[in-house]
Amino acid sequence: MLINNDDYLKILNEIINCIKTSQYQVMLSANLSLMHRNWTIGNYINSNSTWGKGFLVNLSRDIKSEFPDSKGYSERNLRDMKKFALIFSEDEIDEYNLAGITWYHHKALMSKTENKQQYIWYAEKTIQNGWSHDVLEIQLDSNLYSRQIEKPKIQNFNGRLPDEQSELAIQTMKDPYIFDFVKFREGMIERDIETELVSNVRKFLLELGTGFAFVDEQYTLVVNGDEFYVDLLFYNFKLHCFVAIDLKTGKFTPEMAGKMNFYLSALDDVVKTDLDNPSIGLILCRNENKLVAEYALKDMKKPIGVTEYKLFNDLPKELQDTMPSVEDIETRVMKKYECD
DNA sequence: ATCGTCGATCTGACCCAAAA
DNA sequence: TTTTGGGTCAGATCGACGAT
Repeated sequence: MLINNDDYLKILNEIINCIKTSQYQVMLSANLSLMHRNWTIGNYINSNSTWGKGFLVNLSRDIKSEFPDSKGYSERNLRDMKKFALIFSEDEIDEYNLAGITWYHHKALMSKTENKQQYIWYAEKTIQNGWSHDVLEIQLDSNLYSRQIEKPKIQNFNGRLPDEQSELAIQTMKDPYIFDFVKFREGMIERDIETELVSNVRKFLLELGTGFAFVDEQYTLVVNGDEFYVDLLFYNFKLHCFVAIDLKTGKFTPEMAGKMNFYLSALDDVVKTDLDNPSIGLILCRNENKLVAEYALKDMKKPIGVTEYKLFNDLPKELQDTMPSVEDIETRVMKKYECD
């Protein structure tokens, strides 16, 4: 009897999936027991931490002599196990799915996160996005957490996008975006920065976040015979919509929102299909003026977000941390009016 | 009891090497 | 090349001890 080719391929695919699933589960369960083992060792060390002097050195030496072929019992690693057991209880390994990432992810998280909340957040993102150890390090170094979570974001997505898309879109936004792979030159104009972003499109996409696919630069929109250009056009396949990015070298001004509003109307008319969600606009400014942005966006019909970008880390970290929040500025403005 | 000092230890950042 | 394991070093922290 002849084998039907389609059926064969279907079965082959199912078997491949089955093998992959099983491999993943074996990896997961091996990793789970590894994490529990590391936690247990760390916990023993913690409960005898008063032994102090040379304890870890001796322990490492003696474990190594008992298991000469095994690796991972260096004093350095024992220290990390100790730290791990201090941060989490044993139950939390399962609760937060900590076995979903490797021990080396955990080492990076232990050395680079500031608190447990951040640690868990990065661990979840790593599992969701399948970040390698290196990608995780990049995200940690660029302080993704505070850029995505801690700072209030200027956008008017609520009410202009379906709830689910709005939530996702806000999550996707970062403030500021860090384009530190673009070297700053005096007198750089938007087109120069755009060219560099496009030539580094891989890094650019990584910084934009998951789900972005590059469509075109200087995308041409024809409205009533007139041509307009969108600086950078992306499609986000998680949000299922086009994302138009307008790049500005200066401060945010209300006119930019007006122009973006118009682009988005045109995009929705000309390019968007019924299968796509409403297009979103993102205005990237060199120095955003948050108060102006909020008021300018209030009356815009289209979903627009404004964030700052940095070409390189030009602000010292201390300064970045002390940047005033929108609330600060508003409070100050209100006080000024009260005085007047 | 408190403060300052000094040495020991811990920790984080960075780098390197071997293995995969 | 990427992943994994480990080393080094500077700075932070701890703790003992003596002087006030």
